[in-house]
Amino acid sequence: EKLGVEPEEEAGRDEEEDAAKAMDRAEAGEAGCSRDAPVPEEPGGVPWLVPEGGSSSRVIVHVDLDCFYAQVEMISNPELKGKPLGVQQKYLVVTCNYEARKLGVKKLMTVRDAKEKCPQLVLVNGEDLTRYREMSYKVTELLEEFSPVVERLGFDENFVDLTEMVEKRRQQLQSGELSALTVWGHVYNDQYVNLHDILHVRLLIGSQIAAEMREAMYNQLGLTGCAGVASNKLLAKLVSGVFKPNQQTVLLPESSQVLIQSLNHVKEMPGIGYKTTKRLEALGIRSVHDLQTFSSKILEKELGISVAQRIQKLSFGEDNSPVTPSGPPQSFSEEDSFKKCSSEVEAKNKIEELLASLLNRVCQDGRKPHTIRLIIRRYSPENHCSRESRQCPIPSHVIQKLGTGNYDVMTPMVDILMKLFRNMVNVKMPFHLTLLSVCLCNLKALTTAKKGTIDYYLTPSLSTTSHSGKRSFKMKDTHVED
DNA sequence: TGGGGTTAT
DNA sequence: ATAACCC
Repeated sequence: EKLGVEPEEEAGRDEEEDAAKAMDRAEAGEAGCSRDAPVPEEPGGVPWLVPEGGSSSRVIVHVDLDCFYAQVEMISNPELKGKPLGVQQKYLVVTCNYEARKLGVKKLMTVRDAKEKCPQLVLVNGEDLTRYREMSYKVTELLEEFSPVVERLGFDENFVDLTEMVEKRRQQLQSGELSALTVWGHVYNDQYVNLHDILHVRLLIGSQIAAEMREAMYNQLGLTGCAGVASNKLLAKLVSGVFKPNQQTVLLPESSQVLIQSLNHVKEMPGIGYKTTKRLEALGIRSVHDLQTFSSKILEKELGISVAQRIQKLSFGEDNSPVTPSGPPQSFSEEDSFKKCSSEVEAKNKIEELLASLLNRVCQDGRKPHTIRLIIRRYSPENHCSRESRQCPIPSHVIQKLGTGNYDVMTPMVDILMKLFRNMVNVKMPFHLTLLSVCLCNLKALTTAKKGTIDYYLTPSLSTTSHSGKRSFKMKDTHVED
């Protein structure tokens, strides 16, 4: 059995520092303390650097579960443990465990290629996300017990802002405890830890909390994962992936340039996606260094000031975006893709299936959706990714019957969805769809907001602006007769 | 390429 | 309503 968490190495090892690291610290204006120098006994008495334009320094952890869907499947069926396992959606292996990776299976490989590479590969169907979603929220809730500021990224990643928690622990350090402080996990770039540097101390405490988080995930949920600790989300995310699987890494500020320069291409920078990469390449920008040194003015003209300034900061490892608590989901959706759907009856059947699952989910959540949306993808040989959608408000009498099981809420909602469908698709002409998706959003808590109370004025549907006809967001909903 | 999510415009 | 980003 794998243990959840072990310290991979300790702070202040006996290795000689190399010249580059010594120079990093010289540039940062540090004293260059040796391990034998006395460690300050008073935690608050150390001068410290404030990076990133005066904003106070943060401690962020990025937690990234190992091959999450495969782990959930191995928990559901322990007989799968030890075997090469892939999780299949349609004809893709969307993820696989490490036994499978050792045998050459990669994420998003087609089933055909994966079986060719690895004939012993065991496949399980992962098109129903229910169990993954439930486990995903258990992880987020566990992390929220450490600190309430947890931001989800997909089903298998979370950011936690540890700044406050770290400060509390640091101030509670007893005399002598500071000099006994150790790192949990790896230190990126094998950088020397300086306990006289308050930024190092805070990040070390962050690494301890990260280890406690991973230990709790393993003991309470049976899940392993990686963690990265750094001073912002970008760096935390980049450093969490340095030692995989089931390991953690802390980034000290002096090594942040080494980390971002380790990226081989701007497309590896989180926040720079497919489209922006293409536009950057058209400007001759390929490496992180290219982006760092490219003219800001020209970049702003090409990409717009917002994107240009944001990604150029990213290229220097700067990211002031806060960890935004995700809270409950903003939307619920279910989709199904297929080779061909070309009749209205066929579409209606698929839509009914999607809606039935959604109603179960939304019922469990407790909140009520006020908007419904239908999304389609039309067959086209070239432009593959493009989707079209229509949405409309859910009639209030339908919303009210949502929680109460005995009324039929399917029929009126399917009627609405089919009207949205016919608004997008001319059913009198031949059509070829490859995806249908239904989304319930604009979720509202079922508050009994009485007139004159705070709740009344905080409820958008009730407050004065809703009577003035200025709610432009509503005007884009397509009008569907009830 | 799947089955999800988010925010910005 | 779409387009970009994330997994």
